[in-house]
Amino acid sequence: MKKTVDKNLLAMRHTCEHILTQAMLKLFPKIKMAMGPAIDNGFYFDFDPQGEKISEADFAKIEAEMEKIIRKDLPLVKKELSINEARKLFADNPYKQEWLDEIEKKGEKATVYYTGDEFVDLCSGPHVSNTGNVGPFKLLSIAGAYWRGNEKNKMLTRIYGTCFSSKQELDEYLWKIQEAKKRDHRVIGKKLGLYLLTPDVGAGLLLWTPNGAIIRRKIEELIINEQTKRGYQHVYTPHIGRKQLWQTSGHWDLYRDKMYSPMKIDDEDYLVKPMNCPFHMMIYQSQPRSYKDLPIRLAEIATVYRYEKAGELSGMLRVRHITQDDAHIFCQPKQAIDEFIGVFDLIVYLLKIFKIENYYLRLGLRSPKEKYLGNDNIWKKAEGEIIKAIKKRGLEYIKSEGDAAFYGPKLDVIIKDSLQREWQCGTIQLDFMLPERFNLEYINEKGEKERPVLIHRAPLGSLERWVAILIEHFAGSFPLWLSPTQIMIVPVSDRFLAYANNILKILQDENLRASIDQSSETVSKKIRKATLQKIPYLVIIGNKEVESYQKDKNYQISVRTREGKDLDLIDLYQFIKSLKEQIGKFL
RNA sequence: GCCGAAGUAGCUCAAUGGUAGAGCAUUCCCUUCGUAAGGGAGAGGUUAUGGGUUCAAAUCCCAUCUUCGGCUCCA
Repeated sequence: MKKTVDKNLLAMRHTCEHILTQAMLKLFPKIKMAMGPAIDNGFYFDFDPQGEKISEADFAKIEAEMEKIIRKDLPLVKKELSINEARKLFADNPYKQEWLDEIEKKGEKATVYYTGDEFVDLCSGPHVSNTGNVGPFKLLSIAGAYWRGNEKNKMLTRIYGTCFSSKQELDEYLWKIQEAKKRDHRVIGKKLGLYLLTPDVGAGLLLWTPNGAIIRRKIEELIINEQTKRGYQHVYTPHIGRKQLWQTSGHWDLYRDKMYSPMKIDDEDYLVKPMNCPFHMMIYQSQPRSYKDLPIRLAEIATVYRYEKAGELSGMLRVRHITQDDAHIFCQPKQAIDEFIGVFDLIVYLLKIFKIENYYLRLGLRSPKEKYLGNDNIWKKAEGEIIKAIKKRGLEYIKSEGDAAFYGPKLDVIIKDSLQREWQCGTIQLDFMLPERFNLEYINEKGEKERPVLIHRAPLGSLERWVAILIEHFAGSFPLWLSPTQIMIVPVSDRFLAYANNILKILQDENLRASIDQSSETVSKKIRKATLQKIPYLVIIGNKEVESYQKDKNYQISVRTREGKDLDLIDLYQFIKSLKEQIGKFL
């Protein structure tokens, strides 16, 4: 959930950014400063390098220059200027002139902050009183960023840094970044053998390796079972279809930059699907529908293909084919709200199962400026009811005006990854457009034709992204039901292999995912290996276990958890029972 | 796509213009071990790909591919 950062900390970071700018101008006088705010974890500074080559190798030099400014303990002094005075002050800086245009438009005065008499920047503050009050800082990274966040504008250079009140806090933060990198799904995914990305296949094209495939399959089973209980019907549809389908849906006109080029089959253009909607429309349309049949909920765990820009690809979090836990709900207009809430409840239910608590909801609403389909009443009612539902469950959300789809309001689940980057996962979208375009109908109580309302929804979003989020969330230590290998059997020596195989057979017959470490290694080594693989349970088989079996024909085993906890000699069937209780409905 | 950085054995990394190397993993041998690394030997590389500079290139230059950090965009 959103945290508010302490005001003093923000002021200090903002001042630190001014110090960075001042140092940069001293070292690289040619650059033109653009802007730089304090942010949640630090600050950044954007500038136009004007041909100057600056890289992380320069950080030490820049930091040393910043230290000098801090040591001088210069006062920060706020001054109000008229627009004209400010224009003169920043006469050679086009970026500041553009800011001043904005300020002028709003009819406000320009405020500037002087750092002693050495530096001045257009800025509304706040700042700390003196540069000497700025705590320990560190420059972190350098990157490109578009001027004012618009990709049509010039690409500027951005330097990220951070600053804290004490050395201890700074070190803790830097340590946290290092720790977070160990949780990265790309690091853990490689160690645990969950997926493969290789240039031989192509950028953004992901191969699910056996361990990853188990996790995905268990999630698919969960979703299908849960949806079946909630009245969904599951379908399968092809990966390609005639182009005209997406012309009808409007995607060919509005979404083409995300779609792959058409292919010719028997002289006809076909597309690889970027979404499943048209296929589900066809199924709905294939027979007359009565109001008594509605809602009809057509679901499919389906892979769709979308062109993502090369620089946007990122492990499993952003790929070029995504497997959505997709469904389309066709309902009467008066059922739309209940259906929306039903989906919302499903999402909350699933998030709880995965123990994901660190998320927020983004409600995409209309903005007054843009055009939308559908009538005003259903929009207003939908928005109101959605908000009520969220509040009823005590969840935080942010309203985002203008983030609605043009065919209806939507609710997205936003989750942060280990590196604090935000990713859109689940989504619910109300749609008044596609039923129109595909001419969908049902017969109402009076025998008249009526238009159904459509809800598009994917509670997890995509399985690729979802598994990435889970890997980082659990740091690879998946709950028992998701663990690729649930039990590793460790024979104390080769002599116990036969007995270990008996145990293996029993566990496998009980649908548990177990295997035996057959290597001629020491017990310690085998335990270490399995623990690093995050296997939840280790079953140790040695003389003790075999002897107890020979005595009374009861299988006894020693169990160790991946957390390092030893359990005493226990009965095998009791162990199986407790595992099955843990796994419960996920078996 | 844009700005910047990088690509060496399956993995993590070394080698700054002069014979490509280590640890882990893998294979074989010895060991047969009781709760986080037993010992030894072997195998493994056209240094991402293609071109160029040079007596000589992993190393310098160019192009392409891929990856990483951002920006933009998104499930």
